Amino acid sequence: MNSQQANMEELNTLYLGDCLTEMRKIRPNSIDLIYLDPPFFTEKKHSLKNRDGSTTFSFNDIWGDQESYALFLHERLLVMRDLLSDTGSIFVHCDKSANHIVRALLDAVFGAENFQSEIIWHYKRWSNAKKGLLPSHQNIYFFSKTKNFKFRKVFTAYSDATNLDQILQRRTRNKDNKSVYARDANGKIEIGDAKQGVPLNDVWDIPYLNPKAKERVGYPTQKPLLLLDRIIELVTDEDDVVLDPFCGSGTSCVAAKLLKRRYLGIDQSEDAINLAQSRLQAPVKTDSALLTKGRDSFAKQDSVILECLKGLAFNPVNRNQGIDAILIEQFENTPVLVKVQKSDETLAEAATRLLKAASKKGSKRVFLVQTLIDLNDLPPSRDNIDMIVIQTPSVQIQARSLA
Amino acid sequence: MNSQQANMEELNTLYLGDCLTEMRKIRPNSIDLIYLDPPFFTEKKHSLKNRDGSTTFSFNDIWGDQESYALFLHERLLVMRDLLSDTGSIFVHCDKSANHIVRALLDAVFGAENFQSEIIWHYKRWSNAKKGLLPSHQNIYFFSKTKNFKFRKVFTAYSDATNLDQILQRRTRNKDNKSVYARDANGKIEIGDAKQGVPLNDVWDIPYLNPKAKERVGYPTQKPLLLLDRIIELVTDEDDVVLDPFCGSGTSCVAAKLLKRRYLGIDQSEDAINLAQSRLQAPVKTDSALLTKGRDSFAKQDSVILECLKGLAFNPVNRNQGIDAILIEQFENTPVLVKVQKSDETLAEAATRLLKAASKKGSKRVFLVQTLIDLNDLPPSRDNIDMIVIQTPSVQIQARSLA
DNA sequence: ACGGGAACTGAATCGGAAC
DNA sequence: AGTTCCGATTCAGTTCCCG
Repeated sequence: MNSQQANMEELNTLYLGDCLTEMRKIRPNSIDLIYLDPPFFTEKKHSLKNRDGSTTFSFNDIWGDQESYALFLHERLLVMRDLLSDTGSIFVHCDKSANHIVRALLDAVFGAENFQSEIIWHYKRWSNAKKGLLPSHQNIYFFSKTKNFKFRKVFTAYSDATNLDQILQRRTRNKDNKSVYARDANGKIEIGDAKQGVPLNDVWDIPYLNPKAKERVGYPTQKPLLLLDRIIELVTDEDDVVLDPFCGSGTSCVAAKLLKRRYLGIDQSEDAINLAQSRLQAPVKTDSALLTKGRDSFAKQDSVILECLKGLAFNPVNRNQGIDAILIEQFENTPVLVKVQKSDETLAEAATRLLKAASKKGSKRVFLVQTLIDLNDLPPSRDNIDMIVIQTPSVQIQARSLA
Repeated sequence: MNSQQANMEELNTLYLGDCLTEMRKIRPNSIDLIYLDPPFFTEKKHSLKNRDGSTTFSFNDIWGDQESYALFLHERLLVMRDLLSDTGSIFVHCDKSANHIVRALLDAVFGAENFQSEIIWHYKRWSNAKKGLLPSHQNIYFFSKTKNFKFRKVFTAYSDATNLDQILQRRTRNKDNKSVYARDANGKIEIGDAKQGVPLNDVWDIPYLNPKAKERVGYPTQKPLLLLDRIIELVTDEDDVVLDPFCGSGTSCVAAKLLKRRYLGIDQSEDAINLAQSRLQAPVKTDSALLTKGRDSFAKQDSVILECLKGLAFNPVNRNQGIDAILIEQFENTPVLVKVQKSDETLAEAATRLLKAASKKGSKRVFLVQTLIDLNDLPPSRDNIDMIVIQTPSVQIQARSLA
């Protein structure tokens, strides 16, 4: 860290130190989102070893009384308020140990009128030792600086029990001022505007970090990337600035980086800063893969490529860039190859790979399944290979809709 | 009510009045469970008409400032503490409006060491246009009088992801002292004792009292019986005494009665007491299809459908023979419907069903996804519906191969 | 700029009609 | 007779508008 710096203008950096002093170097009104995961007032010392056992990360969460905890948080929240831009928001993570204290402090600093939501992060856990209910949630308080806060509406699927047919119908009021469905002159039901889905609610069911997850870096109380992902997307745009004053292993910074936001992280522990630093450099790729996978499974859209070929008699081919399946029935005594376009390749790339494989296998007929809309030209065929491009239903529907 | 009574020894009764004064008539240490659903500090007046419109029930939840609300609740909680037996518990219902105040008061009156759980009651509710997240939970604070509180462990069903077969299998140790599944003389895996399930956690997904539910009596903010069932079963035995100092329409008393517990209800409103009284005569409980069958029973979409539509912006439609999805983008201000042919229907049947649905919805364009080879003719279109048939990749490939 | 009341929203269930 | 499907009903909803 360059001590010459008048303020922390340099973004995408991690700073070592107490956030109270470090934050004072940041320009007021310059931050779009503050996420913080401070000590929870558990009255315990938390420590955990990393995978190879070389480093033990720990932090102290023993305070003796509520007042010292409240004081600690309060003076820091006051600084945070100044840093936040007028369209900015703050998300404070805590749990049952002190959520009422945190909420009261936030009310005092940001004003009860700027309270937006109590988000419940719900996860499943495996344990049954204790008398009582199994704790399986944490609380996140969402406050905005002003009522003019930035918010990007997110929509989710309708409930399975919802009668979607009816949702489409336009509403009106009858002569008794009662809300009813609108009908035209012929008594036929009128259809209303397009529906986008159900607005995201305040209870988030996101899996806790699996003990064996690759994502796990050995830092105690590490949060899932998916949680931060969602928070960041909710209240920031690209290039906005995210500050995490208790960044720990740097999950929020990693999420910000993956989502093309700028970030600032602060932590008191040198070990934590080093860990976060290294996470931000190399493993962004693995994090990115995890995020994609997480999002997919979240949306329940995980799919098998071969689903496209369901109903056909074929042998699946694994670990071959050019081929996904070979049909059991041959064409003019040559194997019929099938390739499905992957989400990270253009149709032209897929075609080139398929043609190369076909040439090698001496195939006379191959099928390329297009899974993404793409208007570029295909490479010319070669070796008299008959390449037939077919489209998945969604591509066909999209093509028609665009027309 | 008999004013001669020195205390409220007479159980299974409802009392009209302010609970502060009424509760003083109850013998200390005589109550096993106190459930209360006080005003939430919403700063609104709540009122609602019953079904036939004959009575309007209402209560006032306007306080002006937090202090008067806190004072009101505090003096009543102090009395409640005295009434509770040493093995007793108190459950206080509130929401984001003042959960931090309620929690702080409970900490003060019952002691932070007797805090047991913050229960999150999560439900899906009809939404409305709002900037921010859709509120969909309320908070229930569970405190015990002493650490020696009564608690009956409740187990819930395993999640779908759990391999239930495996859990049921009896385990033993092999000669290397490794844990393995037990097998009988024939090498068949033995089934072990029934497992009890997963211990109940602190986030409860219970359907909101539906607008159409028979259980509804017209009282504002009425709670579902199921919620009270669960609380009562958790911390009381048969014949134990349940007190609800803000009983309103008497849901807690009805639940207690149905579960063979004794009850005492208090409310300020004569209308409420009358209503609760009559409910206790003929209790009605909604048989929630969601709960008895489970959410999963509704959908379980064919994976083929999801695969066909992957990449499209759509709302899935469940339990409708004619439609599987509605695209979010409309066509000439009419909804675009999509149907995927099922394995047990011919293309013609699928088309007929789709056209019928389209006609009703006034759709001008629909997509039918063909998943099976079929050479029969389609029914003629009707009502000027533009029906576009598209084929899955496997159908296209098969069609080509047959040629 | 506010506080308060009127106006309006929209999806999630259940219940019962339709098949 | 058992499913499937459709419509009623609601507002611990919100927003807007006016004084």
